[in-house]
Amino acid sequence: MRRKVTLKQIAKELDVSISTVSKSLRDSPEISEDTRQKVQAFAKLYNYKPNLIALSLKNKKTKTIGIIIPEIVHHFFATVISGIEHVANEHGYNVIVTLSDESFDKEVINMEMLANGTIDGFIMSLSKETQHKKDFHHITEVMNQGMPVVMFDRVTNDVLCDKVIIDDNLAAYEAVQTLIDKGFRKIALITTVDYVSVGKLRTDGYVKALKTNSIEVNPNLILKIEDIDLCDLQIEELLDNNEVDAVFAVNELFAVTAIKAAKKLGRNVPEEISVIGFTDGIISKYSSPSITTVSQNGIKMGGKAAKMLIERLESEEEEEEHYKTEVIETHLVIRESTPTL
Amino acid sequence: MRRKVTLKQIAKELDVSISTVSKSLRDSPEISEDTRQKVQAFAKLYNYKPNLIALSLKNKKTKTIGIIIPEIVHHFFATVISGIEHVANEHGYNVIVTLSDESFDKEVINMEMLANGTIDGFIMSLSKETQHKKDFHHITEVMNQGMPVVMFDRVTNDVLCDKVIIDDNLAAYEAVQTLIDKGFRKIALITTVDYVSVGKLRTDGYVKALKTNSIEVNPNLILKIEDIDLCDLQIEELLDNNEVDAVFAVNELFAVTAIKAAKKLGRNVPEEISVIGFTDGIISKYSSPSITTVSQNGIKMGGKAAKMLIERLESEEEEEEHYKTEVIETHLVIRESTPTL
DNA sequence: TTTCAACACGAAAACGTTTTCGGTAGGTCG
DNA sequence: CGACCTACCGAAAACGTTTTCGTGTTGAAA
Repeated sequence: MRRKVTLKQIAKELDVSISTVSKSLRDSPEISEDTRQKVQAFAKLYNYKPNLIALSLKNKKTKTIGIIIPEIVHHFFATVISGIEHVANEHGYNVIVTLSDESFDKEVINMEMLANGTIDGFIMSLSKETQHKKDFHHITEVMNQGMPVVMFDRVTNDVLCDKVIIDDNLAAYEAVQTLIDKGFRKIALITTVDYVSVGKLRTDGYVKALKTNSIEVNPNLILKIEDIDLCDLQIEELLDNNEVDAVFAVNELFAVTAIKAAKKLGRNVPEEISVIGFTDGIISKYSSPSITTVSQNGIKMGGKAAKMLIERLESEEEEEEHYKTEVIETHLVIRESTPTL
Repeated sequence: MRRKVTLKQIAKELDVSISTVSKSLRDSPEISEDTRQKVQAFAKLYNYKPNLIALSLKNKKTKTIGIIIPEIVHHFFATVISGIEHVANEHGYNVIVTLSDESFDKEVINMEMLANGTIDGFIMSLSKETQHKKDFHHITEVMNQGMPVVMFDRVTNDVLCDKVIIDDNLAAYEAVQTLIDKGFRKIALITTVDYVSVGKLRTDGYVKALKTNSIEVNPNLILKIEDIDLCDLQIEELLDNNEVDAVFAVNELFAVTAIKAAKKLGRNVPEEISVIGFTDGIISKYSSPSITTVSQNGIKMGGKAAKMLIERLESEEEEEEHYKTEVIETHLVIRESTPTL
């Protein structure tokens, strides 16, 4: 077993000083051509690679980005990570991923765990519980220590930092408007409880679209789902007890579940009920009928977040206090769950 | 902005030595009750947390696990990461995730990037290109430096290390046997090219099941897909040109695509064609008809891999050369794409 | 021959910890 | 009163780098 070789060992072996070795490897002009070549040859032979931990300690930079997300077995979050990882990699950064499991405590613990030197900055999306409690002290704390934070998707106005979002309100508005344009009036909404920021915004967009078109907002057609495990029954009940000609769902799961419920009730999609979902993931693409949906480009979102974070990390001047919020554009992907004309 | 406080600063402030501060915080009996309390109070006030990078350098342990996978926007790999992350977290480890994008070069680069002190060990699944090239020098190299590696799912016999797999051969065999038991004889196989290890094993299982039941293996019914983007056409062609009463697909995507193709050709699933897939992911669950599939528990697989790696990391004795291969059990999840009786 | 620059290299500090080894003060015992 | 023990604390090394500064040698110019 050939352990990793250090500068000290090379120095000893070649009977020169550590500084000479270091300088030789960095092509310093202080070192004579002779010794430089000698050292470099030796280093190559023994496959010397500088120890990154030592460098991190010295430079006070780890070239590592910490990610905190609610879950990873989730198409959208996976695409975001993918986007972050690729941009990070291009800039020589690694990403360390932690999961909050939608729990406030885990979010705090993970944050503190990473904040002690392991990473240079955070990219995160808030857990449901955090959004519910509205407790962001852990975030402001690390920011106070000079560690930049970029939030994406599930953000909050209570923390000043860089953010990457989509215009959830507008996207929902446009999706519902599309349904209205096709002549539907009895449009149901399947959404989350209000403390989930994006759920609330999409709900607002739905309401706005109806109001703009002078359609009465019927509370019976709005279903706010708390517990995902029960969503199939609730959705079925919604469709069974109400005349509904279209459904707008704030995520893929609700959309596909609505389709399943409609089928069960003997209502064809899209002939009798149209469905539009949110987030262009695997389900929308491969369910049958495939689902018309608001595409939310996670790759782009993650990439943008990584870019913003890295720019802030590498701008020497600590130009605080003019944080940006980037809005990623969305568009409607038309598929089989809505009528073509 | 309150920067992070160090031992040195506390020492200076309290006019004691660094060692005294360190010992006080670790409740060393060498320190008097008085100073210990004083130091601890001060540390708490200023929210002192030891710098993990410094500790890593000193201890030569980073408490971080490196993961290298082909892609992350993939249900199975996401579940594996989830499994790893949770077990790792329980043991005080972080995970750093890198993606090879199925590229040999990226796999090598990522590995070398992490091998220089950033992590204590690897958990990885081979990229397609690596499996094709059969070049594993990057892996043996880090292992030679004393860094443990655990492989999962896409493994190779050419490297001796801990592994976590499912019995792909047996699982495929049992799935096909199930189809045979239901009376099907014209069973098509949709698989990957042979250099993908799991694809090959599943193909072998298919063949074995047919042979065991004295059913002739018809090459026309075996489709090996190289380019995923073209799989829909190829599958459609397969079903169109052959009498097929059942399909066994080695992943979800092929399974759902087969169902779509069957529908397009006017053949009902499961009435006219049965389909069994592999990997119990989102697609299988939510497509309609939902897909009968071989469940491959990624959470368990990741958890097991993490456990094996951590055990090896924390066993003082470097008990090399008796590597284990753990086999995670699979089972068939019966859904709508196969007839009930 | 003296002086001074250029050249080549080494010593040491710094990053933040932990830990070993001494050392000093006070007290106890003979 | 001297020897020794105990309680308490500090100096320093170590982990592996980079970098600043100092130093010695050489050659050429004066």
